[in-house]
Amino acid sequence: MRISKGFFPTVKEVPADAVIPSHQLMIRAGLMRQLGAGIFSFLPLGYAVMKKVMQIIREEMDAIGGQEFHLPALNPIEIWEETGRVKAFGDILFHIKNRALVLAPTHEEIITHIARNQIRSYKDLPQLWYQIQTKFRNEPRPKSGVLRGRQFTMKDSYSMDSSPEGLDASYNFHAEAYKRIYSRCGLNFFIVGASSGAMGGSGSQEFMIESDAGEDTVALCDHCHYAANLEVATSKMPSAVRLNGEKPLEEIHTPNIKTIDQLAKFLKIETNKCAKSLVYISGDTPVLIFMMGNDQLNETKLQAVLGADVRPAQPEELLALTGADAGSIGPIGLKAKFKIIADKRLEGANGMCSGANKNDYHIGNIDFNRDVKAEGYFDLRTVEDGESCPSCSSPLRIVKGIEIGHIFKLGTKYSIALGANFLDESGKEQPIIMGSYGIGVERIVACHIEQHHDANGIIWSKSIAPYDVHLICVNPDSEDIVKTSEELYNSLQSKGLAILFDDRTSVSAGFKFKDADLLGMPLQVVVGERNMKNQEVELKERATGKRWTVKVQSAVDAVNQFVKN
RNA sequence: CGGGGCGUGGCUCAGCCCGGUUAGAGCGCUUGGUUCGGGACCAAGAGGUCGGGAGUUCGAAUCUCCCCGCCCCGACCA
Repeated sequence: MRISKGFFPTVKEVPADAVIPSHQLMIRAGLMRQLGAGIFSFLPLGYAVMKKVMQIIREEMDAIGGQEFHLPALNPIEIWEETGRVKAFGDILFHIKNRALVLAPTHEEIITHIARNQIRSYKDLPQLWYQIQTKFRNEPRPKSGVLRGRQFTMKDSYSMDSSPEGLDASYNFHAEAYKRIYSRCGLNFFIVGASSGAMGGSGSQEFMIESDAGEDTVALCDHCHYAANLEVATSKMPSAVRLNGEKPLEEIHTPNIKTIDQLAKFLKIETNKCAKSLVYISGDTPVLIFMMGNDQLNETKLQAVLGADVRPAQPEELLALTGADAGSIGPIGLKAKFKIIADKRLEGANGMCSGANKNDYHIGNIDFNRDVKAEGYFDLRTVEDGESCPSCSSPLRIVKGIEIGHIFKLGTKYSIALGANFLDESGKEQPIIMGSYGIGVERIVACHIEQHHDANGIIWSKSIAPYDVHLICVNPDSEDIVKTSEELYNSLQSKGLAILFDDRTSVSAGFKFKDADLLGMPLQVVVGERNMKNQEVELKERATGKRWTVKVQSAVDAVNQFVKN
């Protein structure tokens, strides 16, 4: 494509609305334009990248036996009522005003609907169906360009099996295919175990890239590649050391001491000899939770232990339940009846100091075996940066991550809800066992830019670059240079390479170089006076900035070799 | 949904607090000329209901109220 004839609206200034590099560069390089909050138009260059990514996904899905569908975005609301997901999605689901239709935010219902009508026998299984289509979600707060939008392209696939073993196999095929997809797209990614949340089902993993723009927090081990969402991450932490000898409880006057740090300093003891007390309300039940020292409670873990929604108690509730304010609460002398649980680091701890349930007083020599009627000791703490990896003891890093894919073992939630059954070998009707596997296409593009850019612009990997080569005619007034660059343009194209040809006559050389770096094709070919004197053209590798010259007559081979390698 | 910020030519912004010429700058765009290896230069132009509405005032981009849109933080995120 000739830049002089095409639509390549680059912009020099950083757009005011864009904060993260990928968003800024996708606007500046003319990949897309914003239409509304979380809604973007993809321009030819951006769509070219999208198509490359989708093609890689297609190839890898086809390689594991996937069959591509094209499904409706308009769905009858009834089918979403059947699975209870109108309620589950709530305001996230877009509703059509003048028909009983919704805009599909995902396609489990529709796939299952097709399966219900067509799959009869275990002989029809397994099936692996996928689609690459636009999904609609009324995000409360779109952000970070294309990373969280109200409309986005997603590859969703759905596996249907007749046995749990079959599901495991389908799931593992996807895990492997996903690794190949992200690797081919040039992404540096990692995999974390995840909770399957409201999707239902048994197991799930998230594919993520590390980025400050991410919305998830993850504990990562660079040594053994342990990776876990902070919501479930663990680390090796020493348990309480049990001291010799029985000491009686001791009330200590601690004026204005509220925090563990203040308490430890005041009493000249380790923070680990202090037990922090927290009060949560789970359903209607007040729960008293003990954490060692400054350990932070992890509410997701707490919720998992209690099996119900939890919330911190209000200050008035604290006073009513314990007789003291936050900072003076402890296990001894409580006013109300509590369910009591503690972090497992505190199991068997003694000689501990905690609140006296009386403002300005703490109690020392607490023995958790003797004095605390805990119903159980659980892992309730939040892992912190630098703690030891649970599998190899190397220091963990706590980082932000962007989710680029998620695979679920759904099980039978949707097949039961929609009655998608098959007859097994004994002629008995069974619900189809399903899996669901998603990849955000725009997110791959944005994440690639997050990982591959510099101050001058995008640095595309060869696999997803919209063009293989950016050819620059530096001096449009020189007959020789125009002729050589035109010939190169034609002969490179005839080799099957995708060439972006900067043949503009109206812009200066510097402008062309800046645009080439901004657009980020892997290889730049510069035809200019400087090297044409020697019958040479310059090649520049965008990623490294490395430049070298080749003779004009061998340029096509040199470029071809670079692109194919 | 809570908190904060912003809305002025295509883009980035100044002007607003303290109302008063014809609403400005840089970039971009058009025309002509000079340039041509890292976002050139000169000259002449085009382009604005100052987000919308109501109000205060002799007079509103500027003050008041309402609405809309966008961005950021938080909540939320199968």
